Amino acid sequence: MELSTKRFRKRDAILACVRSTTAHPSAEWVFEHVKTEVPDISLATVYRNLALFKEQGLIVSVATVNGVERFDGNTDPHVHFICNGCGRVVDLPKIHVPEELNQAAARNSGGRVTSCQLTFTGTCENCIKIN
Amino acid sequence: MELSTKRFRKRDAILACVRSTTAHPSAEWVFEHVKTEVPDISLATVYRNLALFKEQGLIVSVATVNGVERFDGNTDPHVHFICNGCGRVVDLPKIHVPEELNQAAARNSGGRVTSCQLTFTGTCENCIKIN
DNA sequence: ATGACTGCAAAGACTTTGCATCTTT
DNA sequence: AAAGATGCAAAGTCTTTGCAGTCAT
Repeated sequence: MELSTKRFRKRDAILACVRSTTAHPSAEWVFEHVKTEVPDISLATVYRNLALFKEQGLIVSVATVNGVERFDGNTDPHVHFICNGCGRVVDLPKIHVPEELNQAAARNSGGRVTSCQLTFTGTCENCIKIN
Repeated sequence: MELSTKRFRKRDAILACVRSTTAHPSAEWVFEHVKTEVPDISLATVYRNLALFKEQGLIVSVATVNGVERFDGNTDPHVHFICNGCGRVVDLPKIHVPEELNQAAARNSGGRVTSCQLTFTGTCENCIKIN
């Protein structure tokens, strides 16, 4: 809608950017990409809005790779693979955490479990080739 | 032994510290604790040695919580629970990732899988009480 | 002497924040 | 006018690094 389009043009662009990729982007990556559509955006705005979205549950933080936080617009729980070589984070959509593990975690944590992340790390195909 | 005790006194103390706790400590935490036995240790030494141990596979990095990396001297794969309230990281020793998931990840990643981490997040018992 | 380890302080990298400005209501 | 969003630059955290000094061989 017109109103929101103007008032939240940048905010919307940031959310759309994160949602449009499976690259599990960093703030910097989002900044670079949004800039192509909205040239007068600043990195601070990206950080501010990513923090906001995370708080609102619109996006999630999936990992921090080499000191950099990586986000995901896909909030459905799913499994990731992180390459130690290039830092790429990819989805492993065919793998699912059995529901019984969630239940076991809820029982064993002593507290309230709100999310679950299964992450494999190693070396991706490409990085294997390079070395 | 005497030799190593002198030459690597600090290095050994750092490794021993990480191994002696299930607190999944940060560099700062290790620094504060090692300091009680080895008062003339510096934070830089802690960082340097933690990086070394990680590279050597003597310890692992289990998460970064609120921007701070957390280590674990227990390198056997096991499951963690992280509290969003207090940042505590605890083991859930009763829960295990089914071997079939590892195999599936190896098949689906396209690369080489070297490790697996299953982490639940939520609110711990204590933080539930507080609020 | 040589190589290894460390403390200190400086540098670096990533992220957050204060303030002025601009826009929308 | 008031509230909200943003740019810019400064500040803040956590981590790494350069260099000189120390210790064991």
